[in-house]
Amino acid sequence: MKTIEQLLDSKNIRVTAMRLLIYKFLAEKQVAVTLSDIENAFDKADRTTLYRTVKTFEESTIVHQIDDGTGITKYALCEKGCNCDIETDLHLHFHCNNCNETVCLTEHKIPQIKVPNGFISEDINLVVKGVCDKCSGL
Amino acid sequence: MKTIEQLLDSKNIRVTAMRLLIYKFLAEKQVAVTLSDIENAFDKADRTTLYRTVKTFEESTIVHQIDDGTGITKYALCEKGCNCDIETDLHLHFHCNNCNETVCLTEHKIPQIKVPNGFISEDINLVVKGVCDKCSGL
DNA sequence: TTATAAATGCACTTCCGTTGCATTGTATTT
DNA sequence: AAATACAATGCAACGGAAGTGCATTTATAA
Ligand SMILES: [Mn+2]
Ligand SMILES: [Mn+2]
Ligand SMILES: [Zn+2]
Ligand SMILES: [Zn+2]
Repeated sequence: MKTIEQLLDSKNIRVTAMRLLIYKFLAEKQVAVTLSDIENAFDKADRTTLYRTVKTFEESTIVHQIDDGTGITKYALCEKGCNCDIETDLHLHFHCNNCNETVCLTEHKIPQIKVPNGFISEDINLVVKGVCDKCSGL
Repeated sequence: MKTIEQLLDSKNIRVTAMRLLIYKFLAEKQVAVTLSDIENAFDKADRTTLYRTVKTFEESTIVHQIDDGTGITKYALCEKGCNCDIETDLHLHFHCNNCNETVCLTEHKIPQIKVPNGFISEDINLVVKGVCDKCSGL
């Protein structure tokens, strides 16, 4: 069980109060969050700082971006040992049309996708839209 | 072989000069286009008109939107007889990281995607990113 | 032709993402 | 401990894309 400090350290990122807070915020959320979500959670902090913090996290593969089709970028913590870069590690994302929340389905890897001759696949984004478990009541 | 006029008619959309031009523009393009692409092609027309024309086309399933992850919405003509609404009809899209173009791979349908219990899948967006046939030279 | 409704054009707004620069804070060296 | 160097933060402003309100023009139908 690594502490957050150790994690940031291992990524060569300075440990600051702001970063610890934002990391904890992301960690306790079960869903992907937008920048405004973070803004609302930290009234006192500046937009830009939050923005750059998340960017830093992203570059160090602490969080990954999610484009769920709403037009607003969302972020979620990477799993431990996750390599977002590697194509085989890509999981799918689910966006609920009802509650508007987006979740990582980390257990559900993206299947092999065939592309035509001449095309080279490097990355895949797969978003399933519908009704989530909380909203479906099933 | 249907004329464009007949197509618009069949969708209960008025035939106007602007609409015919925009339709033709989309038809001769082999790639998905952004609103600015259309703007550049029609200097004299107003942004809003182009915007609303494409919206109208979209609502009548003449074109479909593509979210390729660039953050900019792109549009492409639907195949004849295409039902974008129906999940089984969804094809995948390819975005080239080199030339930045996005194409419909209409022959490549999206495979069945399993979602966890309680989740209901209604729509799927699948974008493959990499190098396109024109850029790969293969 | 006239009446009705839709299409177009212009101006303006909002939202998100992004950058420049000054200031504050942290770490390292002397 | 003081001085130095660099990274993080805060504030302000910018830019692109999407969207809206309203007046005007154009097309269809009565
Ligand atoms: Mn995820
Ligand atoms: Mn397509
Ligand atoms: Zn939901
Ligand atoms: Zn290409």
